[in-house]
Amino acid sequence: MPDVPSAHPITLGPVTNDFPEGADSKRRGRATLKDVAHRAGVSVPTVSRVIAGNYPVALSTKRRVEKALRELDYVANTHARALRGHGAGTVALVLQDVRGEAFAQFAHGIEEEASRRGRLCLLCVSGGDPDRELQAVHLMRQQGAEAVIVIGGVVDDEAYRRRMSEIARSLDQAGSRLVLCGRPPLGEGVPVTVVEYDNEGGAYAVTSRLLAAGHRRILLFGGDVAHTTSAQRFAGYRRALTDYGVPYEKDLVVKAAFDRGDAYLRMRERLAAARDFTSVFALTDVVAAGALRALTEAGLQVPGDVSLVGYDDVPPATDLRPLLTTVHVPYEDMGRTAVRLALDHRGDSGRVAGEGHVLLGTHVVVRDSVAPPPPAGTA
Amino acid sequence: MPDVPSAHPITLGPVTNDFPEGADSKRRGRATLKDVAHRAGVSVPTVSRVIAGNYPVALSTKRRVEKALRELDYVANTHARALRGHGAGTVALVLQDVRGEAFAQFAHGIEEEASRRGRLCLLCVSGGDPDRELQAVHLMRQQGAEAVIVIGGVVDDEAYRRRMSEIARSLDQAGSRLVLCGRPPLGEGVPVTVVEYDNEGGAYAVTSRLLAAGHRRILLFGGDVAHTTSAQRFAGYRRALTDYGVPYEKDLVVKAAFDRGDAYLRMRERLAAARDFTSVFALTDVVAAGALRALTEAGLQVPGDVSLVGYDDVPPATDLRPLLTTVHVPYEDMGRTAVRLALDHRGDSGRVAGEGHVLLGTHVVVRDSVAPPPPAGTA
DNA sequence: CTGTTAGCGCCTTCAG
DNA sequence: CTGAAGGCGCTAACAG
Repeated sequence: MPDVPSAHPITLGPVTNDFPEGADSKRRGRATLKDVAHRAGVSVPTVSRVIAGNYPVALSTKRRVEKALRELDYVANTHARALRGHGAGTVALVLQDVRGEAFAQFAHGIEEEASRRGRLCLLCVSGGDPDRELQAVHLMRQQGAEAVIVIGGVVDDEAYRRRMSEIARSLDQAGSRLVLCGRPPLGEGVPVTVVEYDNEGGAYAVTSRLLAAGHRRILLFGGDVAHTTSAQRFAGYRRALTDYGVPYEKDLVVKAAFDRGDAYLRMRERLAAARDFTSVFALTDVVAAGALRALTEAGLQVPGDVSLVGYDDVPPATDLRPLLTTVHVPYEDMGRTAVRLALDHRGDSGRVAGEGHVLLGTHVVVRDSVAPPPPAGTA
Repeated sequence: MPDVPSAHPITLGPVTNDFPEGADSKRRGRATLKDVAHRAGVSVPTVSRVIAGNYPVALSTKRRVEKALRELDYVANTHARALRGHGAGTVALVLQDVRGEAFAQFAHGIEEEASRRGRLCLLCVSGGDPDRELQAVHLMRQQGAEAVIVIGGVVDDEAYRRRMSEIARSLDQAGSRLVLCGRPPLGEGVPVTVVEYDNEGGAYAVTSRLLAAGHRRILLFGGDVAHTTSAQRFAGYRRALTDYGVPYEKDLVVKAAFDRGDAYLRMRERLAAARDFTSVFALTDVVAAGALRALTEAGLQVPGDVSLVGYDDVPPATDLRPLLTTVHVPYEDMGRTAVRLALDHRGDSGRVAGEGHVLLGTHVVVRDSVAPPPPAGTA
């Protein structure tokens, strides 16, 4: 037993137990206020007051109680506390996959701000499945989370909107708040806080970079337009083309999952089919990583033969050679903002939910993966 | 109100409220069993039974109750449930930083297994600060988590061991379980489950690769020996040197934080000081990424002039050129194992804690970053 | 200063 | 089949 500081004459071990009802000692389970009260020879509320420290208690009593507290290794029961009064002090976090760099940054921002405000984080992973997502939100509601933050794009169909709106209303009525992060709002009158970034604008900006460098055949690579994130980036791409008077060609749009492996495969296929583009706009840095590998293996120089841009500006983007030109998204900031807005909102007593809607800026990070297209036609 | 399925004649809106005590309707806050009971004109336990469905209830009553449940949008209160009986059904997760790839994989494995078993995950970030870590574990204890899983290495001093051991005992007594993941045990008799990987063995194996390729001057790069993870990898390095009869030189050990930026800087400094090594063992893939950048910028070919190996085998390692030879660590597996062990352990009623201790294997992933040293002396 | 009373929302006896 | 009673652990009012 080397774990007892030498000051205490009484060890942490078994102690004389003179309460018939087995009030203390090594009972299985955590010690309760009652146990502590028995041992200190006081009533339960007194112990509570000593702990809270917001009420006068005689010094001698206080000491006895504190001793008992220590000896019994008392830890308050959060559930009882939550039940009694104020919520549980938790913020819930629903995302597709912790392993995604962007999600991880989001999560970090949220965790940081939440713990700064004394809140705990509940984590749920949906795997990108809308049903599991909805189910997760439901669970979070049971938990009495003060805010439920849902992160990342979604396949935005009618069913999703309807169900999520219902949830938003339930949450609101229960005094909680739904926050949609990196995802569009649900429509008028739905009590939800939305924290977005200028997704379309960023896409417009990078695409413009490529166009300004002289590229006319830009492959839009990765994602799937049914997904809101992809759709917005796609929209920015199209708007840029329009502004430069470049006709849109749907053969220059290639789907790919948001991971290196699939991106690599899809790009290899596309290259085998036709090398009819001089640059690639990868919808994600990770997708860019996969694409880059395929391009390089096909003997193409980047940016000499083909220029490449990504989106997200996550740390691994700096591992690529050439260094990837991409769009910076303030993921951590968004996470912090989401928590701040959600928690501050709860202060309002107003029924007329002041729909918070924030749009954070994005910007292009210029690095080394863009150059003018090569003189000849098809790379 | 397009959110009401056409079947129901009654909308979700305000409903005739004929209970003087304001039992239902749009009260702020979630509806309780009592509210539902009032509205359905039955008693509270009846509603409870309808929900549980494990007890005979008249069909007509059941229908009325179900209707009320729906109309009031009833959601059970987890805290009340937790207070009443069985735990809260949560597994807690304490780690340094969600943004680390390895941690993210850990977290993913844990989340996966936990939700497979119907548990929720509580997330706490310590930032690598031992005090915050301990504090986090304490919080998790208040929450009544069924298991508290602490991930990643630590600075292993006497104070840490003492305090963590105390916590392990408290947790154990409260019927919960502490799991140390990727971190050494606390000593005999401490009720803790440990899930480790063969850290030292992996380090031995990669170092041996370098030695077998002919390298004699291997720079050990990154981390800090005070930290258990670094220390174990360092130990593997030394053992390999010994086995090959190569004397250890402390000038070949360079500290660096586990991130790209610091690794880059430190490597640049080291190169400026002396190019007296033919290969580098980066303690982490991310550190390898930073080192690679510095090496390349200094005009050194990898692996032509300098060979490089990493550790962890996280996805971004495949972004590096040349492809990084590294050590694979089954992070996700460890996460799943941690949850499984912790939760299964709780089945035991035995006081004599069956100290679970698992050691998972690691293996070298051979890629393109190792070659024999160049003929001349100093690169 | 301290103890008694009451009740948060739920569920499990035990009586009808 | 259903209702009444009691208690999980805690704290906020009220007495003393």
